Amino acid sequence: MVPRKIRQSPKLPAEKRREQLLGSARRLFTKNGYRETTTEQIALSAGLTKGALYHHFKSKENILFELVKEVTERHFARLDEVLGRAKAPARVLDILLEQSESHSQCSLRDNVDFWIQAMRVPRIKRYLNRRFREMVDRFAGSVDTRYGNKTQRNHLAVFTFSLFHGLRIRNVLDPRVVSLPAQIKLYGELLDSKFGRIASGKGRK
Amino acid sequence: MVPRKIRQSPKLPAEKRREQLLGSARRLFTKNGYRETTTEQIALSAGLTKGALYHHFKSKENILFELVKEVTERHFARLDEVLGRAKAPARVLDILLEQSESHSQCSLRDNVDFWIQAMRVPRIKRYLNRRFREMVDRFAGSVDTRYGNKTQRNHLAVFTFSLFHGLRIRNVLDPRVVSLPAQIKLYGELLDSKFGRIASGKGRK
Amino acid sequence: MVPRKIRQSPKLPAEKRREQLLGSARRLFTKNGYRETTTEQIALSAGLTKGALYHHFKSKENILFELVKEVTERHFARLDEVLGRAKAPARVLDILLEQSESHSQCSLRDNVDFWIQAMRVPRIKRYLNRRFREMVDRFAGSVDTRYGNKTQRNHLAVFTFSLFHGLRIRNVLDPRVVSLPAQIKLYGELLDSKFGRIASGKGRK
Amino acid sequence: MVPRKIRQSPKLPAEKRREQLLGSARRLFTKNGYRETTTEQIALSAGLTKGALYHHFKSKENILFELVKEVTERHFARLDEVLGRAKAPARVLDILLEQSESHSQCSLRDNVDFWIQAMRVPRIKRYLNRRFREMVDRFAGSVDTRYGNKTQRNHLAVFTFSLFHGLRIRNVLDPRVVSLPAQIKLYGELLDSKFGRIASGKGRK
DNA sequence: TATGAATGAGCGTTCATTCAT
DNA sequence: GATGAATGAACGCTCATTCAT
Repeated sequence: MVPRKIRQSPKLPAEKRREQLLGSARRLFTKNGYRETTTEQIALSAGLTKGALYHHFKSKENILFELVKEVTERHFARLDEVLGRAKAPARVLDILLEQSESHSQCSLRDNVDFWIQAMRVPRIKRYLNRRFREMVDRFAGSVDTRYGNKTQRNHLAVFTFSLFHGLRIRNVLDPRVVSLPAQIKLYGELLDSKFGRIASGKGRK
Repeated sequence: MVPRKIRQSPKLPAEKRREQLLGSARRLFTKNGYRETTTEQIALSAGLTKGALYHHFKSKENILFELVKEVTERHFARLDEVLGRAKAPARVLDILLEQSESHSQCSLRDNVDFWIQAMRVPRIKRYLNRRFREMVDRFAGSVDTRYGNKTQRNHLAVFTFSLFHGLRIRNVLDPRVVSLPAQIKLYGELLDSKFGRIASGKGRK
Repeated sequence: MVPRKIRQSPKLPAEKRREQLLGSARRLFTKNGYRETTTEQIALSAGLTKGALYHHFKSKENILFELVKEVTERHFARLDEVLGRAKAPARVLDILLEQSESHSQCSLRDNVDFWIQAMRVPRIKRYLNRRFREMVDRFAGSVDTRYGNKTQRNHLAVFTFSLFHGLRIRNVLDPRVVSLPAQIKLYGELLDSKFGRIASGKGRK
Repeated sequence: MVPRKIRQSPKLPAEKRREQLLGSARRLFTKNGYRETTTEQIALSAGLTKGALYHHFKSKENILFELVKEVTERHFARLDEVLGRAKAPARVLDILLEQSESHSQCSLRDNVDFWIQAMRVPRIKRYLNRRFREMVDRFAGSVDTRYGNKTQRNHLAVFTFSLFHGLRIRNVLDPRVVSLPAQIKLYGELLDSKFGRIASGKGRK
């Protein structure tokens, strides 16, 4: 009874499967949220069975970590690159927002939940907090000294990142209410008023 | 399992019970998160049993909605009051942050999760987005006209609220990395530089 | 599709259900072994669903413990009673064996596995070892002083219990190979030879 | 998961591999128990992969059987040897216990579980029961005739083996409660009292 | 109104076994 | 002979919800 699923195995190399699974996981996590996504969905969406998933990952939580690391490292790399060129915080905000938009291959609707879930897992939280502090440091270290002393530049970094996250979340929740360009412009004006016009790299893309 | 019969049924009036249950739910949701809180915990914590809970609320999700409305209305009322006195956005930010700190009887650690869960439910999301737009409007309508025309004040409102949310989340996730007073001061200086010093109401509570 | 099981609930009082579930568990554990028995089987065999089982017991392991305690206490009580009447170790062996035969409502085939599994759970193991030492003490304290000093009577107790367990297991594994009456008689003769004939209570049943 | 390629395939002759696998299985089974040991562990511990294991054994259960046979045959051989020298049952008990102690390269803690699992498999059970009866026969055939006629010596064999098993299990479960030397001595005295002192071979190894 | 026994769908994970390469 | 990716059938447990009393 119940036509037993025919034993079929595309039998991909491990590395390829990992990519597939991570891709499926990212897509599902961002679409439906971490909790709402089952390991079975991830596996099926990658073309194999639940059991096989555990051949490639130790646990669902581990997939989350893997994903978090991947995204964070990319984010970090991008930030590094940005800071190398643009010395002005508003410019950084601009590029950060622009990136998070374009980079969302799939709907980021529930991305926030993804991060929240990640933050619940102690080791992931530690990782993320560490990475954030490093980002703040990097930011404070790269930005023009006219923005103040080290401490002040640190505050500015936190300010900028918080603004970024706040805008991003709001934008995800209700895009109609927030005009990203207007926000970036406003931030730029605020900074210019206080610190004077400071060259911000190559200028607008 | 099977907790030994406590058989206590004070049989309170419905309205009173609702209050109790909502109180318990708020406490538990903010402490442990929505998903992590079971209906049983809510009921028990309010002094009755799981089954009885369903006499007062249609579902767990409904409790969430009820709570979201309650908190949002309070938040809204508070904002109204603040806007009546303080005309400066930085002052608003100050009071908002101060309030969310003091108002947290219990750790707000997982508060974020609470809102995320709320946002997943379409009707709650619609409600919250509507309320947010109203808050932006109210803000833009109340703030000193020296902050720009209606549209600009709208942007400023979104900017302020986003900054608020961003700072709040970061503060929840890793309090050590963000100094709220420094952030408020920084925001005040940025605004003053651009718009000039504008009276910000009666000053600190 | 798949005619959803009609919601039917005999709705028994908790105490009664507990008994039923313990009974089902005992039957299944002894027949098929602890590992081989699923919580679903236990529940179904008691007339309810898997989920309901967890209304009455915290875990499968807990059911095991409950059962172990029940059997052990009964065993202990029986031993107490026996020791009150029969002062001779062979008589104790006799009664112990007789009891474990009659008491087995259902096949004891896999009883051994039941105890092994129990011994794997640390808290159960501690409980059982404590109980065993108490039984040895009780035995050594009750038995006629002609069997030696306290230490020697302790050894005799361990000897008797070990013999009992050994015979019991062998009897369970292959009843044809061991004649319980002959073993009891042999043990009696060995004791009589060494310690002289010592009254063993009311005599043979 | 997915251990980084070690890609080592010494490609040993089948017989050698079998030995290795059986060795690994014995070590793991006795240390952790049959159920707790996975085929992967066995294979890895023998230096090859899970899949390869099935070239040498039809199933995990078959490994168990193989092992049971091996151990039993060795046990039998040892008994044979012992019976050739020592004619006194207490001496046999002594040597049996001593052997099971020394022979345990690794903790025998879960050895019991090993045998229980074996007994669950019908064909293994049949084999073991047959072997046990043969051991009883051999014992009864070898032991001094002063211990009684064939039937009585059979009972004595069962008595001795049961005592052996009982003591062994108790010793494994809670070593503190049973003094093996005292038990052996006690058994010797019981026998001597009844049957008179009978030479027990060459004495202690 | 309140109780609490019962439901049932679901989830993350494990593992002996298979088989294409 | 060996690999290792894949299978699939369990299993223990959770929990929002229902409902007879």
